[in-house]
Amino acid sequence: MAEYKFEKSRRLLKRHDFLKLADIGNVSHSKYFLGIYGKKNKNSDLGRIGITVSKKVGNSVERNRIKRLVREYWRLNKHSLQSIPDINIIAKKSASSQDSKEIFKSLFILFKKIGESKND
RNA sequence: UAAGUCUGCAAGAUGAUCGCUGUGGGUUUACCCCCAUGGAGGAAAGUCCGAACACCAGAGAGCAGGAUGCUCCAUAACGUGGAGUCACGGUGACGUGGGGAAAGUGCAACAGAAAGCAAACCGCCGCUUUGCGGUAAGGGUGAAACGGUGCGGUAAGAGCGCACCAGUUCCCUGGGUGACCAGGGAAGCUAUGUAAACCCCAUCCGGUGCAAGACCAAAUAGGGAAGCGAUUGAGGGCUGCUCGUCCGAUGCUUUCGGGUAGGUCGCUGGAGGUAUCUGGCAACAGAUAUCCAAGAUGAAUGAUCAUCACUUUAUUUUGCGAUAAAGUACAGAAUUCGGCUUAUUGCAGACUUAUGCC
RNA sequence: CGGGGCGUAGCGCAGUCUGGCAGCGCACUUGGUUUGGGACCAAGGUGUCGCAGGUUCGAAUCCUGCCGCCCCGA
Repeated sequence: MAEYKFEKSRRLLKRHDFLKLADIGNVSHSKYFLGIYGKKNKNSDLGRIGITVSKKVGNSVERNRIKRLVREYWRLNKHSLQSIPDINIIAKKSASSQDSKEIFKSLFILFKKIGESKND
Protein backbone atom coordinates (compact mmCIF):
# COMPACT_ATOMS: atom_id res chain seq x y z
CA MET A 1 0.00 0.00 0.00
CA ALA A 2 2.68 2.49 1.01
CA GLU A 3 4.33 2.25 -2.35
CA TYR A 4 1.51 4.26 -3.92
CA LYS A 5 1.79 7.17 -1.50
CA PHE A 6 2.65 10.67 -2.59
CA GLU A 7 4.34 12.79 0.06
CA LYS A 8 5.33 16.42 0.16
CA SER A 9 9.01 15.47 0.47
CA ARG A 10 8.79 13.93 -3.00
CA ARG A 11 7.86 17.29 -4.51
CA LEU A 12 9.63 20.47 -5.51
CA LEU A 13 8.09 23.25 -3.46
CA LYS A 14 10.47 26.19 -3.40
CA ARG A 15 11.36 28.71 -6.01
CA HIS A 16 15.12 28.18 -5.76
CA ASP A 17 14.65 24.45 -6.42
CA PHE A 18 13.04 25.29 -9.73
CA LEU A 19 15.71 27.85 -10.60
CA LYS A 20 18.45 25.33 -9.86
CA LEU A 21 16.89 22.89 -12.31
CA ALA A 22 16.62 25.59 -14.95
CA ASP A 23 20.40 26.21 -14.60
CA ILE A 24 21.24 22.56 -15.21
CA GLY A 25 18.76 22.55 -18.06
CA ASN A 26 18.49 19.02 -19.40
CA VAL A 27 15.32 19.05 -21.53
CA SER A 28 13.13 16.37 -23.06
CA HIS A 29 9.88 16.69 -24.99
CA SER A 30 6.79 14.67 -25.57
CA LYS A 31 3.58 15.65 -27.31
CA TYR A 32 2.00 17.56 -24.44
CA PHE A 33 4.84 18.00 -21.93
CA LEU A 34 8.32 19.37 -21.45
CA GLY A 35 10.63 17.91 -18.81
CA ILE A 36 13.53 19.81 -17.23
CA TYR A 37 15.62 17.45 -15.09
CA GLY A 38 18.84 17.49 -13.10
CA LYS A 39 21.57 15.01 -12.16
CA LYS A 40 20.71 11.90 -10.27
CA ASN A 41 20.68 12.28 -6.52
CA LYS A 42 22.69 9.41 -5.03
CA ASN A 43 21.28 9.71 -1.52
CA SER A 44 17.64 9.43 -2.55
CA ASP A 45 16.42 6.46 -4.52
CA LEU A 46 13.74 8.59 -6.23
CA GLY A 47 13.85 12.15 -7.54
CA ARG A 48 11.45 14.89 -6.61
CA ILE A 49 8.85 16.26 -9.01
CA GLY A 50 7.61 19.75 -9.71
CA ILE A 51 4.76 20.64 -12.01
CA THR A 52 4.42 23.88 -13.95
CA VAL A 53 1.24 24.76 -15.81
CA SER A 54 1.20 28.33 -17.04
CA LYS A 55 -1.81 30.55 -17.49
CA LYS A 56 -1.64 30.12 -21.25
CA VAL A 57 -2.74 26.49 -21.00
CA GLY A 58 -6.27 27.26 -19.83
CA ASN A 59 -8.45 28.37 -16.99
CA SER A 60 -7.89 27.26 -13.42
CA VAL A 61 -10.11 24.19 -13.70
CA GLU A 62 -8.12 22.96 -16.69
CA ARG A 63 -4.76 23.75 -15.10
CA ASN A 64 -5.61 21.98 -11.86
CA ARG A 65 -6.86 18.93 -13.75
CA ILE A 66 -3.56 18.60 -15.62
CA LYS A 67 -1.58 18.92 -12.38
CA ARG A 68 -3.67 16.24 -10.71
CA LEU A 69 -3.27 13.90 -13.66
CA VAL A 70 0.50 14.33 -13.67
CA ARG A 71 0.68 13.66 -9.94
CA GLU A 72 -1.57 10.62 -10.35
CA TYR A 73 0.67 9.15 -13.04
CA TRP A 74 3.77 9.80 -10.92
CA ARG A 75 2.15 8.20 -7.87
CA LEU A 76 1.02 5.04 -9.66
CA ASN A 77 4.27 4.51 -11.59
CA LYS A 78 6.84 5.34 -8.91
CA HIS A 79 8.30 1.81 -8.91
CA SER A 80 9.26 2.09 -12.61
CA LEU A 81 10.71 5.59 -12.28
CA GLN A 82 13.59 4.80 -9.92
CA SER A 83 16.24 6.21 -12.27
CA ILE A 84 14.49 9.54 -12.79
CA PRO A 85 16.21 12.50 -11.10
CA ASP A 86 14.61 15.72 -9.86
CA ILE A 87 12.35 16.96 -12.63
CA ASN A 88 10.08 19.86 -13.50
CA ILE A 89 7.19 18.86 -15.76
CA ILE A 90 5.93 21.80 -17.84
CA ALA A 91 2.62 21.42 -19.64
CA LYS A 92 2.40 22.66 -23.21
CA LYS A 93 -0.54 24.66 -24.50
CA SER A 94 -1.86 21.67 -26.42
CA ALA A 95 -2.28 19.67 -23.20
CA SER A 96 -5.58 21.37 -22.45
CA SER A 97 -8.82 19.52 -23.25
CA GLN A 98 -7.01 16.18 -23.64
CA ASP A 99 -8.49 13.20 -21.83
CA SER A 100 -6.62 11.32 -19.15
CA LYS A 101 -5.51 8.46 -21.43
CA GLU A 102 -3.77 10.84 -23.83
CA ILE A 103 -2.07 12.62 -20.92
CA PHE A 104 -0.82 9.37 -19.40
CA LYS A 105 0.47 8.15 -22.75
CA SER A 106 2.40 11.36 -23.31
CA LEU A 107 3.92 11.15 -19.82
CA PHE A 108 4.96 7.55 -20.41
CA ILE A 109 6.85 8.60 -23.56
CA LEU A 110 8.49 11.52 -21.77
CA PHE A 111 9.81 9.42 -18.86
CA LYS A 112 10.98 6.73 -21.25
CA LYS A 113 13.04 9.29 -23.18
CA ILE A 114 14.60 10.65 -19.99
CA GLY A 115 15.47 7.14 -18.79
CA GLU A 116 17.21 6.36 -22.06
CA SER A 117 19.21 9.57 -22.09
CA LYS A 118 20.57 8.81 -18.60
CA ASN A 119 22.02 5.56 -19.87
CA ASP A 120 24.18 7.33 -22.44
C1' U B 1 -49.84 24.97 -31.42
C1' A B 2 -46.40 29.05 -32.21
C1' A B 3 -43.96 33.42 -30.51
C1' G B 4 -42.87 35.98 -26.12
C1' U B 5 -42.76 38.25 -20.75
C1' C B 6 -41.83 37.43 -15.63
C1' U B 7 -40.70 34.35 -11.37
C1' G B 8 -38.74 30.12 -8.97
C1' C B 9 -35.90 25.48 -8.48
C1' A B 10 -31.82 22.07 -9.54
C1' A B 11 -26.62 21.84 -10.88
C1' G B 12 -26.70 13.68 -11.91
C1' A B 13 -27.02 9.54 -7.85
C1' U B 14 -25.00 5.21 -5.15
C1' G B 15 -21.02 1.89 -4.07
C1' A B 16 -15.83 -0.13 -4.27
C1' U B 17 -10.34 0.46 -4.63
C1' C B 18 -5.96 3.71 -4.59
C1' G B 19 -4.50 8.82 -3.18
C1' C B 20 -4.47 14.37 -1.20
C1' U B 21 -5.96 17.50 2.91
C1' G B 22 -8.41 19.74 7.82
C1' U B 23 -10.14 18.32 12.77
C1' G B 24 -10.58 14.86 17.01
C1' G B 25 -8.70 10.42 19.39
C1' G B 26 -4.89 6.37 20.11
C1' U B 27 0.48 5.53 19.97
C1' U B 28 5.07 8.21 20.08
C1' U B 29 10.49 12.57 22.53
C1' A B 30 8.90 13.65 17.66
C1' C B 31 7.95 11.80 12.79
C1' C B 32 5.69 7.52 10.88
C1' C B 33 1.40 4.56 11.57
C1' C B 34 -3.91 3.28 13.05
C1' C B 35 -9.24 4.69 13.95
C1' A B 36 -13.34 8.17 13.41
C1' U B 37 -15.16 12.26 10.82
C1' G B 38 -15.35 16.76 7.34
C1' G B 39 -13.66 18.60 2.41
C1' A B 40 -15.89 24.02 -3.81
C1' G B 41 -20.08 27.58 -6.25
C1' G B 42 -24.54 29.84 -8.06
C1' A B 43 -21.79 32.29 -9.95
C1' A B 44 -16.27 30.22 -5.72
C1' A B 45 -15.19 34.35 -11.61
C1' G B 46 -14.62 39.84 -12.88
C1' U B 47 -12.64 42.90 -8.73
C1' C B 48 -17.25 47.26 -10.07
C1' C B 49 -19.44 49.24 -5.26
C1' G B 50 -20.43 48.87 0.25
C1' A B 51 -18.89 47.17 5.10
C1' A B 52 -16.29 44.22 9.06
C1' C B 53 -11.27 43.60 10.78
C1' A B 54 -5.95 45.32 11.14
C1' C B 55 -2.19 49.00 10.97
C1' C B 56 -0.77 54.20 10.00
C1' A B 57 -2.24 59.35 10.44
C1' G B 58 -5.39 62.78 12.91
C1' A B 59 -7.70 69.28 17.90
C1' G B 60 -11.84 71.33 15.09
C1' A B 61 -13.59 73.30 10.54
C1' G B 62 -13.07 74.33 5.47
C1' C B 63 -10.93 74.12 0.30
C1' A B 64 -9.52 70.90 -3.61
C1' G B 65 -10.74 66.08 -5.64
C1' G B 66 -14.11 61.94 -6.18
C1' A B 67 -18.92 59.42 -5.91
C1' U B 68 -24.23 59.47 -5.85
C1' G B 69 -28.85 62.04 -7.63
C1' C B 70 -37.70 61.39 -8.61
C1' U B 71 -40.31 59.94 -3.56
C1' C B 72 -40.92 57.03 0.80
C1' C B 73 -39.22 52.73 3.16
C1' A B 74 -35.45 48.66 4.20
C1' U B 75 -30.33 47.86 5.76
C1' A B 76 -24.30 47.65 9.63
C1' A B 77 -23.59 50.14 4.91
C1' C B 78 -24.12 50.69 -0.40
C1' G B 79 -23.79 52.99 -6.62
C1' U B 80 -28.08 47.49 -3.57
C1' G B 81 -33.23 45.98 -2.63
C1' G B 82 -38.83 46.85 -1.92
C1' A B 83 -43.20 49.75 -2.75
C1' G B 84 -44.85 53.90 -5.37
C1' U B 85 -44.66 58.20 -8.99
C1' C B 86 -43.77 60.55 -13.77
C1' A B 87 -41.70 60.00 -18.77
C1' C B 88 -40.35 56.81 -22.81
C1' G B 89 -40.58 51.92 -25.57
C1' G B 90 -43.81 47.57 -26.60
C1' U B 91 -50.48 45.22 -29.70
C1' G B 92 -49.68 43.10 -24.76
C1' A B 93 -47.64 40.37 -20.40
C1' C B 94 -43.85 43.80 -19.21
C1' G B 95 -39.28 46.56 -19.71
C1' U B 96 -35.97 50.98 -19.43
C1' G B 97 -34.86 55.71 -17.34
C1' G B 98 -35.15 60.03 -13.49
C1' G B 99 -32.08 66.90 -9.42
C1' G B 100 -31.34 72.04 -11.81
C1' A B 101 -31.33 74.80 -18.84
C1' A B 102 -36.63 80.92 -15.73
C1' A B 103 -28.22 81.54 -11.79
C1' G B 104 -23.96 82.19 -15.25
C1' U B 105 -20.42 80.54 -19.34
C1' G B 106 -19.64 77.48 -23.65
C1' C B 107 -21.09 74.53 -28.01
C1' A B 108 -24.84 73.45 -32.13
C1' A B 109 -20.25 71.04 -38.11
C1' C B 110 -22.40 70.99 -43.31
C1' A B 111 -26.71 73.15 -45.32
C1' G B 112 -29.61 77.51 -44.65
C1' A B 113 -31.36 84.47 -45.14
C1' A B 114 -31.23 83.38 -40.04
C1' A B 115 -29.15 78.35 -34.85
C1' G B 116 -31.42 82.45 -29.95
C1' C B 117 -32.09 89.24 -25.38
C1' A B 118 -32.98 87.54 -32.88
C1' A B 119 -32.65 88.21 -38.00
C1' A B 120 -35.17 89.70 -43.89
C1' C B 121 -32.54 85.53 -49.14
C1' C B 122 -36.77 84.62 -52.38
C1' G B 123 -41.76 86.17 -51.74
C1' C B 124 -46.00 89.69 -50.21
C1' C B 125 -47.43 95.04 -49.29
C1' G B 126 -46.66 100.46 -49.17
C1' C B 127 -43.94 104.85 -50.63
C1' U B 128 -41.28 110.59 -52.48
C1' U B 129 -38.84 103.69 -56.61
C1' U B 130 -30.53 102.87 -58.89
C1' G B 131 -33.55 102.90 -53.08
C1' C B 132 -36.22 103.09 -48.23
C1' G B 133 -39.79 101.06 -44.95
C1' G B 134 -43.42 97.27 -43.21
C1' U B 135 -44.18 91.87 -42.80
C1' A B 136 -42.90 85.90 -40.07
C1' A B 137 -48.69 83.99 -43.66
C1' G B 138 -45.93 80.99 -48.06
C1' G B 139 -40.91 78.84 -50.14
C1' G B 140 -36.65 76.00 -49.47
C1' U B 141 -32.23 74.10 -45.71
C1' G B 142 -31.61 71.40 -41.39
C1' A B 143 -31.65 66.84 -36.11
C1' A B 144 -33.83 71.42 -34.47
C1' A B 145 -36.61 77.64 -37.38
C1' C B 146 -39.87 81.11 -31.75
C1' G B 147 -47.27 77.46 -30.37
C1' G B 148 -51.57 74.49 -33.70
C1' U B 149 -56.57 74.94 -36.32
C1' G B 150 -60.44 78.25 -37.68
C1' C B 151 -62.76 83.06 -37.88
C1' G B 152 -62.11 88.16 -37.57
C1' G B 153 -58.68 91.87 -38.81
C1' U B 154 -55.03 94.46 -42.28
C1' A B 155 -51.99 98.00 -47.53
C1' A B 156 -49.83 93.09 -46.79
C1' G B 157 -49.34 90.57 -42.32
C1' A B 158 -48.71 89.17 -37.30
C1' G B 159 -51.73 86.22 -30.38
C1' C B 160 -53.05 92.03 -33.15
C1' G B 161 -58.20 90.19 -31.23
C1' C B 162 -61.64 85.97 -30.34
C1' A B 163 -63.06 80.46 -29.89
C1' C B 164 -61.17 75.58 -29.11
C1' C B 165 -56.65 72.74 -28.23
C1' A B 166 -51.44 72.18 -26.38
C1' G B 167 -47.66 74.10 -23.19
C1' U B 168 -45.34 77.60 -19.10
C1' U B 169 -45.42 80.19 -14.31
C1' C B 170 -48.20 81.59 -10.05
C1' C B 171 -52.50 81.16 -6.61
C1' C B 172 -56.62 78.38 -4.22
C1' U B 173 -59.30 73.74 -2.80
C1' G B 174 -59.21 68.39 -2.04
C1' G B 175 -56.31 63.52 -1.65
C1' G B 176 -51.36 61.46 -0.35
C1' U B 177 -45.83 60.83 4.91
C1' G B 178 -43.89 62.25 0.00
C1' A B 179 -42.63 62.27 -5.35
C1' C B 180 -47.16 63.52 -7.36
C1' C B 181 -52.44 63.39 -8.73
C1' A B 182 -57.57 65.66 -9.41
C1' G B 183 -60.52 70.17 -9.84
C1' G B 184 -60.87 75.58 -10.24
C1' G B 185 -58.80 80.47 -11.24
C1' A B 186 -55.23 84.25 -12.88
C1' A B 187 -51.14 86.12 -15.74
C1' G B 188 -48.66 86.46 -20.19
C1' C B 189 -48.51 85.23 -25.30
C1' U B 190 -44.30 81.27 -25.63
C1' A B 191 -39.79 80.36 -22.82
C1' U B 192 -34.81 75.62 -28.53
C1' G B 193 -31.39 71.45 -27.39
C1' U B 194 -27.13 69.98 -24.62
C1' A B 195 -25.18 69.34 -17.46
C1' A B 196 -22.70 60.74 -19.74
C1' A B 197 -19.87 70.20 -21.65
C1' C B 198 -18.05 73.59 -17.65
C1' C B 199 -21.13 74.51 -13.75
C1' C B 200 -25.06 75.12 -9.51
C1' C B 201 -27.68 72.54 -5.44
C1' A B 202 -28.16 68.39 -1.83
C1' U B 203 -25.93 64.04 0.53
C1' C B 204 -21.54 60.98 1.45
C1' C B 205 -16.08 60.08 1.50
C1' G B 206 -8.77 60.33 6.16
C1' G B 207 -5.09 56.60 3.93
C1' U B 208 -3.47 51.58 3.09
C1' G B 209 -4.80 46.71 2.69
C1' C B 210 -4.61 39.63 5.49
C1' A B 211 1.86 40.02 1.13
C1' A B 212 -2.99 44.10 6.64
C1' G B 213 -0.83 42.96 11.19
C1' A B 214 1.32 40.00 15.62
C1' C B 215 4.99 36.41 17.30
C1' C B 216 9.40 32.79 17.05
C1' A B 217 13.93 32.96 14.57
C1' A B 218 19.24 29.66 11.48
C1' A B 219 23.60 30.89 8.60
C1' U B 220 26.38 35.24 7.03
C1' A B 221 27.61 40.46 7.50
C1' G B 222 26.92 45.15 10.33
C1' G B 223 25.62 47.93 15.26
C1' G B 224 25.53 48.78 21.07
C1' A B 225 27.45 47.17 25.96
C1' A B 226 30.63 44.35 29.29
C1' G B 227 34.97 41.35 30.03
C1' C B 228 39.91 39.58 28.42
C1' G B 229 44.25 41.05 25.79
C1' A B 230 49.13 44.53 23.57
C1' U B 231 54.96 40.87 22.14
C1' U B 232 55.98 39.60 29.60
C1' G B 233 50.85 36.75 23.98
C1' A B 234 43.91 36.86 24.94
C1' G B 235 42.76 33.32 21.33
C1' G B 236 43.36 29.83 17.20
C1' G B 237 45.75 25.92 13.57
C1' C B 238 48.95 21.37 13.14
C1' U B 239 47.85 16.68 17.29
C1' G B 240 44.51 11.52 21.26
C1' C B 241 47.79 14.51 24.89
C1' U B 242 52.45 17.17 26.06
C1' C B 243 56.56 19.52 23.87
C1' G B 244 57.46 22.01 19.57
C1' U B 245 56.15 25.07 15.61
C1' C B 246 52.97 28.50 12.72
C1' C B 247 49.19 32.52 12.58
C1' G B 248 47.90 36.50 15.60
C1' A B 249 45.52 42.92 17.30
C1' U B 250 39.96 46.87 12.62
C1' G B 251 41.44 40.70 17.90
C1' C B 252 38.69 37.03 21.04
C1' U B 253 34.58 35.70 24.45
C1' U B 254 29.85 36.77 26.50
C1' U B 255 25.57 39.46 25.97
C1' C B 256 21.73 43.00 24.00
C1' G B 257 18.89 44.88 19.96
C1' G B 258 17.21 45.20 14.84
C1' G B 259 16.29 41.58 11.27
C1' U B 260 16.74 38.04 6.15
C1' A B 261 15.75 32.68 4.76
C1' G B 262 12.23 29.70 7.15
C1' G B 263 8.16 28.88 10.52
C1' U B 264 3.65 29.90 13.86
C1' C B 265 -0.71 32.83 14.52
C1' G B 266 -4.27 35.93 11.97
C1' C B 267 -7.81 31.48 9.65
C1' U B 268 -12.76 30.70 10.02
C1' G B 269 -18.93 30.59 15.01
C1' G B 270 -20.65 34.61 11.53
C1' A B 271 -24.60 41.72 10.54
C1' G B 272 -24.32 32.50 10.12
C1' G B 273 -27.85 28.64 8.22
C1' U B 274 -32.74 25.91 8.73
C1' A B 275 -37.88 25.55 10.60
C1' U B 276 -42.19 27.78 12.93
C1' C B 277 -44.79 32.02 14.72
C1' U B 278 -45.61 37.46 14.94
C1' G B 279 -45.44 42.55 12.51
C1' G B 280 -45.22 44.65 7.49
C1' C B 281 -48.35 45.21 0.55
C1' A B 282 -43.12 44.04 0.17
C1' A B 283 -37.81 44.49 0.83
C1' C B 284 -37.07 43.29 5.80
C1' A B 285 -37.33 43.00 11.17
C1' G B 286 -38.32 40.44 15.90
C1' A B 287 -39.11 35.96 19.00
C1' U B 288 -38.49 30.68 19.89
C1' A B 289 -36.29 26.03 18.70
C1' U B 290 -32.38 23.62 16.36
C1' C B 291 -27.58 22.94 13.60
C1' C B 292 -21.98 23.80 13.13
C1' A B 293 -21.49 22.98 7.48
C1' A B 294 -13.79 23.68 3.45
C1' G B 295 -9.39 26.14 5.38
C1' A B 296 -5.01 24.94 1.25
C1' U B 297 0.07 27.97 0.72
C1' G B 298 4.48 25.59 -6.20
C1' A B 299 -1.43 25.94 -3.13
C1' A B 300 -5.86 19.82 -0.98
C1' U B 301 -11.20 18.38 -2.69
C1' G B 302 -8.71 13.73 -7.58
C1' A B 303 -8.05 8.93 -10.58
C1' U B 304 -9.95 4.12 -12.00
C1' C B 305 -14.07 0.68 -12.09
C1' A B 306 -19.29 -0.93 -11.54
C1' U B 307 -24.68 -0.04 -11.43
C1' C B 308 -28.57 3.36 -12.21
C1' A B 309 -30.72 8.27 -14.11
C1' C B 310 -31.21 11.96 -18.22
C1' U B 311 -30.18 13.53 -23.53
C1' U B 312 -28.81 12.41 -28.64
C1' U B 313 -27.72 9.02 -32.55
C1' A B 314 -27.84 4.06 -34.79
C1' U B 315 -30.14 -0.93 -35.15
C1' U B 316 -34.68 -3.68 -34.27
C1' U B 317 -40.15 -3.15 -33.45
C1' U B 318 -46.96 -1.31 -35.90
C1' G B 319 -46.12 0.53 -31.10
C1' C B 320 -44.58 -0.07 -25.96
C1' G B 321 -39.85 -1.46 -25.42
C1' A B 322 -34.76 -3.62 -26.02
C1' U B 323 -29.43 -3.29 -27.37
C1' A B 324 -25.00 -0.44 -28.51
C1' A B 325 -22.15 4.05 -28.78
C1' A B 326 -21.37 9.00 -27.49
C1' G B 327 -22.49 12.91 -24.31
C1' U B 328 -24.30 15.37 -19.27
C1' A B 329 -23.07 23.44 -19.28
C1' C B 330 -20.27 27.60 -17.15
C1' A B 331 -16.63 26.88 -14.10
C1' G B 332 -12.29 25.88 -8.58
C1' A B 333 -12.46 28.62 -2.29
C1' A B 334 -7.23 32.01 -0.94
C1' U B 335 -9.20 37.27 5.43
C1' U B 336 -14.66 37.36 5.93
C1' C B 337 -19.55 39.15 4.80
C1' G B 338 -23.76 42.27 1.79
C1' G B 339 -24.69 43.47 -3.30
C1' C B 340 -23.77 44.36 -8.63
C1' U B 341 -21.97 42.63 -13.31
C1' U B 342 -20.54 38.86 -16.58
C1' A B 343 -20.35 33.25 -18.23
C1' U B 344 -23.70 29.05 -18.53
C1' U B 345 -27.12 23.75 -18.79
C1' G B 346 -31.87 21.84 -17.71
C1' C B 347 -36.78 21.93 -15.58
C1' A B 348 -41.32 23.95 -13.54
C1' G B 349 -45.12 27.65 -12.76
C1' A B 350 -47.90 32.18 -13.78
C1' C B 351 -49.12 35.59 -17.47
C1' U B 352 -49.44 37.95 -22.69
C1' U B 353 -50.25 37.94 -28.05
C1' A B 354 -51.67 35.31 -32.57
C1' U B 355 -54.11 31.19 -34.99
C1' G B 356 -57.20 26.80 -34.91
C1' C B 357 -60.93 23.59 -32.54
C1' C B 358 -64.96 22.69 -28.79
C1' C C 1 -4.81 42.27 -2.88
C1' G C 2 -4.06 46.73 -5.56
C1' G C 3 -2.21 50.23 -9.61
C1' G C 4 -1.12 51.72 -14.77
C1' G C 5 -1.00 51.47 -20.16
C1' C C 6 -2.48 49.73 -25.01
C1' G C 7 -6.27 47.87 -28.88
C1' U C 8 -7.46 52.64 -35.55
C1' A C 9 -5.53 49.86 -43.18
C1' G C 10 -1.18 43.90 -44.23
C1' C C 11 2.86 46.33 -40.46
C1' G C 12 4.38 50.67 -37.34
C1' C C 13 1.82 54.92 -35.57
C1' A C 14 -1.23 60.07 -35.43
C1' G C 15 -6.27 61.72 -34.53
C1' U C 16 -9.54 60.90 -28.53
C1' C C 17 -8.20 66.01 -23.82
C1' U C 18 -11.75 70.29 -26.98
C1' G C 19 -17.80 65.17 -30.65
C1' G C 20 -19.16 66.65 -37.17
C1' C C 21 -13.54 65.26 -43.24
C1' A C 22 -10.49 58.74 -40.56
C1' G C 23 -5.17 60.28 -41.77
C1' C C 24 0.77 59.65 -42.17
C1' G C 25 5.01 56.40 -43.39
C1' C C 26 6.31 51.57 -45.17
C1' A C 27 4.04 47.75 -47.90
C1' C C 28 0.42 46.64 -52.12
C1' U C 29 -1.89 47.52 -57.35
C1' U C 30 -1.55 50.04 -62.19
C1' G C 31 1.18 53.06 -65.63
C1' G C 32 5.91 55.48 -67.00
C1' U C 33 11.35 55.02 -67.11
C1' U C 34 15.21 50.52 -68.30
C1' U C 35 17.45 45.43 -72.85
C1' G C 36 15.51 43.44 -67.92
C1' G C 37 15.40 44.18 -62.46
C1' G C 38 16.22 47.70 -58.45
C1' A C 39 15.88 52.80 -57.40
C1' C C 40 12.97 56.96 -59.16
C1' C C 41 8.30 59.59 -61.16
C1' A C 42 2.77 59.68 -61.50
C1' A C 43 -1.99 57.77 -60.17
C1' G C 44 -4.95 54.49 -57.11
C1' G C 45 -7.21 50.90 -53.65
C1' U C 46 -7.81 50.15 -47.95
C1' G C 47 -10.96 50.20 -42.16
C1' U C 48 -17.61 46.56 -38.19
C1' C C 49 -11.66 52.57 -35.13
C1' G C 50 -11.41 45.38 -29.77
C1' C C 51 -17.03 44.03 -28.53
C1' A C 52 -22.06 45.44 -26.65
C1' G C 53 -25.35 49.00 -24.73
C1' G C 54 -26.36 54.26 -23.64
C1' U C 55 -26.01 60.02 -23.92
C1' U C 56 -26.39 63.40 -28.37
C1' C C 57 -29.31 65.73 -34.25
C1' G C 58 -24.52 63.24 -34.76
C1' A C 59 -19.59 58.98 -31.13
C1' A C 60 -12.87 56.44 -33.04
C1' U C 61 -13.66 60.64 -29.44
C1' C C 62 -18.24 61.31 -23.84
C1' C C 63 -20.54 57.49 -20.10
C1' U C 64 -21.37 52.22 -18.49
C1' G C 65 -20.36 47.00 -18.82
C1' C C 66 -17.40 43.19 -21.02
C1' C C 67 -12.93 40.88 -24.05
C1' G C 68 -7.73 40.46 -25.24
C1' C C 69 -2.49 41.86 -24.64
C1' C C 70 1.55 44.16 -21.84
C1' C C 71 3.80 46.29 -17.47
C1' C C 72 4.37 47.63 -12.17
C1' G C 73 3.93 47.48 -6.48
C1' A C 74 3.25 44.96 -1.71
